[in-house]
Amino acid sequence: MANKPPAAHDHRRCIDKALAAAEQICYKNSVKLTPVRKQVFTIILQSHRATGAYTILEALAKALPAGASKPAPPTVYRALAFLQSNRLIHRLASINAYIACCRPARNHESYFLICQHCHNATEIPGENISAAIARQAGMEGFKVRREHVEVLGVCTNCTAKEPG
Amino acid sequence: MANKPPAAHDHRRCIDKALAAAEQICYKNSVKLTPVRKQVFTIILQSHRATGAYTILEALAKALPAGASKPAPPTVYRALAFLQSNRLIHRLASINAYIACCRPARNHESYFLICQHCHNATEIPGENISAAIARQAGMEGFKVRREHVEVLGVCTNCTAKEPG
DNA sequence: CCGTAAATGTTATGTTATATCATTCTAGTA
DNA sequence: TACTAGAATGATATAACATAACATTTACGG
Repeated sequence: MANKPPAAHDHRRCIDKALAAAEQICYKNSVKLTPVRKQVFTIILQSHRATGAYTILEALAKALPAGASKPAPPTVYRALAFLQSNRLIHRLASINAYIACCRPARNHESYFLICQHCHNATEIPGENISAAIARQAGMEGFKVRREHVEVLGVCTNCTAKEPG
Repeated sequence: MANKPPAAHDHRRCIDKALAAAEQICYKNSVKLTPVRKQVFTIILQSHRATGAYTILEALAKALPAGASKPAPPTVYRALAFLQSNRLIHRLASINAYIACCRPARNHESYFLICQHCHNATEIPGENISAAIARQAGMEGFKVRREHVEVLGVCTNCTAKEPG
């Protein structure tokens, strides 16, 4: 996928690393990273942008062996549900799209910077944000279970390219 | 609408106040709070829960004069777009629903606590959260434009009712 | 009253997601 | 090997959310 990663890096290695981590996590969780699930995860990993479910569906259709029947939406959504429940991906609700989690081993929430220009999404450390949320929630007597932070704006690459 | 507001209050007064504020804001912005827009806003104001577009559509159909033709989705979505652009409502992306803004006069972003049990959504002050976001975004060289914070959990009412 | 722009109505369709049931695959076990 | 129970996938249909495109009506300054 034509895509500018947030910083120059070996994306092949990035993918392999994520896949290896996924294998480990699934093993630990006693669940199976089946071919379909692995394929969907690989498709998501191709890009640092978030990917829509139907884009994944198309990519999956192309990736499948020539003779195979075309996959249907539930195939993708089931794989996505599996990957989410094992914390391998996040769903970005504001743009209805899915993206790989960059630190799947940690039990963390979802904090993203989404570039409105190039559509790259960067996962950021959430400790400080979470602390601020906890303070406000505490004042309301609210028990926090899941945090979704999606910040829209312009990334550093795009700012450099298009000043003003 | 059967609904527990976050704290006991006179909801009629709550609605009237919001409508009055909306009138003022529209006057200041030189835009018109037409009957359809006002009706949609009123429907949203009925509840402290977020309301789905098609639920609004149904309510709008009932609210219209007996002889009037049934409204179609674009009618609702146009009103929602108007209300959003004048900062009178927010869209909660994680649940595809719309809710009145509690401080429309301020130029603020969207910070919500959403109860997974009663579905009430509480808008919280975002200053601290925003500061934490700004710090992380700054480290990435990211220009922040819009912030969406949606925290899922259990509100104080529901915690009291269902301990454990 | 007329012309223009804004708002709304109307029809159709695009996009995202899930329910349901049939079939196939997998791993344990006799 | 063959059986079987549960997991995973295939397949069909439809639900839920949202917008494009164009026609019609309304508001209002001239």
